[in-house]
Amino acid sequence: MDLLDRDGLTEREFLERYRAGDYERPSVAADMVIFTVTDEEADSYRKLAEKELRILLIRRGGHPYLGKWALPGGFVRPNETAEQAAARELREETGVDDVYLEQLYTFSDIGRDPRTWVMSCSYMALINSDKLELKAGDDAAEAAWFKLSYRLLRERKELAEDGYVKTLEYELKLSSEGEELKAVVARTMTAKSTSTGTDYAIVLNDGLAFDHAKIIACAIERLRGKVNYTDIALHLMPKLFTLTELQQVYEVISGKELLKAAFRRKVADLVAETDHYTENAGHRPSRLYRRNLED
Amino acid sequence: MDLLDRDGLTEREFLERYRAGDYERPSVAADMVIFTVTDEEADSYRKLAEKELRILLIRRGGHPYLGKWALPGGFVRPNETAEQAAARELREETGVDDVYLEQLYTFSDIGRDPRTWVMSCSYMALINSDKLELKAGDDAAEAAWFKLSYRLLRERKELAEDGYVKTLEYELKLSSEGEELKAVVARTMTAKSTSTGTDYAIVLNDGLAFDHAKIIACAIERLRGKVNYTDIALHLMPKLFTLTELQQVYEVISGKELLKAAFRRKVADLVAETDHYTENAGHRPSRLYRRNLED
DNA sequence: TAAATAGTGTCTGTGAGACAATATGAG
DNA sequence: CTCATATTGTCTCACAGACACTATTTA
Repeated sequence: MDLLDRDGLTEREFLERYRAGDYERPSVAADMVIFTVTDEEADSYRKLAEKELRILLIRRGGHPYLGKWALPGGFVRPNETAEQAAARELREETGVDDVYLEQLYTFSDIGRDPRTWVMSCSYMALINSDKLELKAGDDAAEAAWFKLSYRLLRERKELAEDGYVKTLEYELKLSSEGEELKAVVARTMTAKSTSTGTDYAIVLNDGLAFDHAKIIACAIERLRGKVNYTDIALHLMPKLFTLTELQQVYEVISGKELLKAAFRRKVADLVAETDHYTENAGHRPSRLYRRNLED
Repeated sequence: MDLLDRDGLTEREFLERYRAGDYERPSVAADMVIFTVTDEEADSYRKLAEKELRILLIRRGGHPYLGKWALPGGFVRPNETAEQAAARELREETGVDDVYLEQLYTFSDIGRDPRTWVMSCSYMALINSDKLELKAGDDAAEAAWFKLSYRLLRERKELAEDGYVKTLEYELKLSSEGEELKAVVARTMTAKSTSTGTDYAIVLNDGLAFDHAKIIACAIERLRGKVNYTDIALHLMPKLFTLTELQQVYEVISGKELLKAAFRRKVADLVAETDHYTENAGHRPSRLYRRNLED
């Protein structure tokens, strides 16, 4: 490359002389919503265990939001990508590695961190409860798995000239051994004849730090969307599982009951039979399946 | 909030004393893939015009990548969100405002900008060719609308122990009055029994700056995906349009031919009839529709 | 009248929803 | 034998793919 710029410099010369300007720069954090599924004890030994969707939160030990619960995360360092930073945090917090990791959205609202200018590049991770055992409670920071519930609370639609504004308010509840956090997140869709836009806002926030309620809402919606047309839910399953367990996971994610026959047809290509069966179930044993890695 | 931290400070005191640390911070750019659809002149006055999908590129006037073509974009400033920065750039480059704008992905590969540490928070914008007229050629920087073609070039699948690696190579071609840019982008999906990941890489790059070939690939894939289950394509249409024109836009985005009857059934709820018709078409006139803002 | 496109009708197969019927192990 | 779940069968309905047919304008 021998092109010369306005100052008569080659690219190499330009780069040698380049000094980062004095523009203010943001800090960029990688924050993660780490999902897992756990069993809730059943009433009777003959009944099946119910499944719960949980996410990992960490209690803040310093200002700001001292004592509130936050998503695990940390700043991206100069010689890593945001994804590597997320993977590093995941390893530090849970000890697990090599799991499903997907970038969600980059939040950059001004003032979202009261200290300084911080953007959050958010990720979603899915880990199965097998791996989970490794790290029950470990280091100094207080961490806990919160049971998650996310449901539509209110739906509003206002017609404007030239379009409408639709607002969906969702209630986010997180609970873990006595702790109960609650938030309401509003998703506003503005449709005009020319443009369309979606915007999240926190309507109510009790116990969560920063704008993390938004990030969690964003993660659940992504998860719910992808459950229906990918094999993403299989990342929440252990090596071997029954189809009923898989169905329970689909149900707890989407918040809907599914019909058994239709469900089995739908996931038929995503799983592969094994010759193993459940034992001592108090009823007919169930065939165990594993994730199908064919197509 | 009267909680005190380890140093006995309230949150207010903490924030008053807070000084941004000396950690190195990245610059964050908002880069945009601006799509539009234009008509290509037909051979005969009786034939319909074909549609072309185009994106806006800007020729770099300084190092690095002097003379190469880059996506419009710029650094996010301290008192704006990344989205506002994208909207601002869009306004500066095209003069249009109030269009469909969607965040795509944040790219943070190390070394993606040879000058310094720069992340790119990328956006996709859709504008219709009506608005386009406003700004044909305007300011100092050389800008041009490039016709876009993106097709699967090669597909490879390698079985590993415990999973497989699938690589899809796409050819990206951009052309505008003599200029012809070409790139090959590989999308690698790694599936193991535990994890799954997707990764983009630039295999070949002729004429595009930075990692912008990746960003463009990412945008096309998002657009192709969403065309099938949202009304996103309507943002590329003028106020009034025929169903055949809309079908052409669907076809040029997805790269597939569609059947007329099925297509009309599919978009029936997304559009609304008007009482206007095309004129002087050299054949039967066509009813004009507009975007339906009902549901 | 011919060319070219607009717009509609209908057959068929696929697949999801719904529900029913049968199977099996623990106790 | 009963409980509770596992697993399979099948009926119906909605809908997309495929193709054909009719309608309407301009030159």
